[in-house]
Amino acid sequence: MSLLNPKKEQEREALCATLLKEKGLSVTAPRKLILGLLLKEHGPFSAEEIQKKLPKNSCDQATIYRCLNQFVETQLVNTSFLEKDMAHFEYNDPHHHHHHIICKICKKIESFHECLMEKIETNLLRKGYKDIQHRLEFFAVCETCAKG
Amino acid sequence: MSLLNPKKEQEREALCATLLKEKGLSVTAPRKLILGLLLKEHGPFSAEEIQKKLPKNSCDQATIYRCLNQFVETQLVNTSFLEKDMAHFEYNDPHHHHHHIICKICKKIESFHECLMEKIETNLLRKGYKDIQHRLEFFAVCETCAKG
DNA sequence: GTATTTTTGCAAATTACTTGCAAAAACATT
DNA sequence: AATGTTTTTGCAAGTAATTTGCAAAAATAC
Repeated sequence: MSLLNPKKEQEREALCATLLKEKGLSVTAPRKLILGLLLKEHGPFSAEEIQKKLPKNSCDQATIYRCLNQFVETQLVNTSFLEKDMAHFEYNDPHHHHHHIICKICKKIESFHECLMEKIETNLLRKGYKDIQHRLEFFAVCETCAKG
Repeated sequence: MSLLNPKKEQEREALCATLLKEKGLSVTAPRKLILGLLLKEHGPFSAEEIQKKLPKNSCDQATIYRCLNQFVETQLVNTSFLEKDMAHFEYNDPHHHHHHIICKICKKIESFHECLMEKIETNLLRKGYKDIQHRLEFFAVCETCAKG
């Protein structure tokens, strides 16, 4: 069931419901809308961008944040802090592991699939990027907490 | 004034001044204190932690943020968003490139020097970490902005 | 269909971080 | 070393993303 981008609205709706249930989340209108959007468009998007993309007044912003946090906790969605005071969110498709590059000036975000840093940097240089920096961070449960 | 290592203390002060001048920043008391701390202790630290570590009332928090931002702009310091609503700062020692792992529960932060992801993950698993995720992000100036 | 649990919307609160401004410190020049 | 200019600082108030308390509404369980 690895439909990255089901073409039909209906398929996406069904996938949303399945994914939510798999994670033990009840299937509500806002959750379907938000997750549906993230399945349909690639992002990463800020909470504000997500709200603007949804039908007007279909979701309160508090609801959007609550849903996104649940999606992150259940690993349906990944967060990144490409801009320093705003999180971005993106559907976590395990078959399309990738990373981002953001322009320090115009903030344009692009994705790439390479995963060895020297190769990545070489490719980015070839594409014309200058002044490249990267940040790699791991998140896990430490041994102490895993036992407790 | 460290009683333990006056020689090193002096060296650090001199290094601070040199680093600041190299980056075109004037040498002020707050900048010496903050950069000095980051040279002495490894971090990464939040702005609040930095303030607490400095002599009481030696720096306003606005000054701390302003200095840290200048240090980041001049690449004297690196930022990370290990916790979602708070930046952490660390001296950017080009000879000690490394990354971090934060426990999802207790928030303890550790550093490591490996830089190939499979190797890193294997090592972390060996150390007892579970449920490992990572985030790798690049920051650069894109071709368009480099021309403009 | 009804009861119970969960989620939502709204408005207010929180908090990391930023900013305007006057005083103080740093720097350049003599 | 004193002077004038520029930069930086401290303070207090402001900003903006995100969170939270609570009552009403929707989802799930029975």
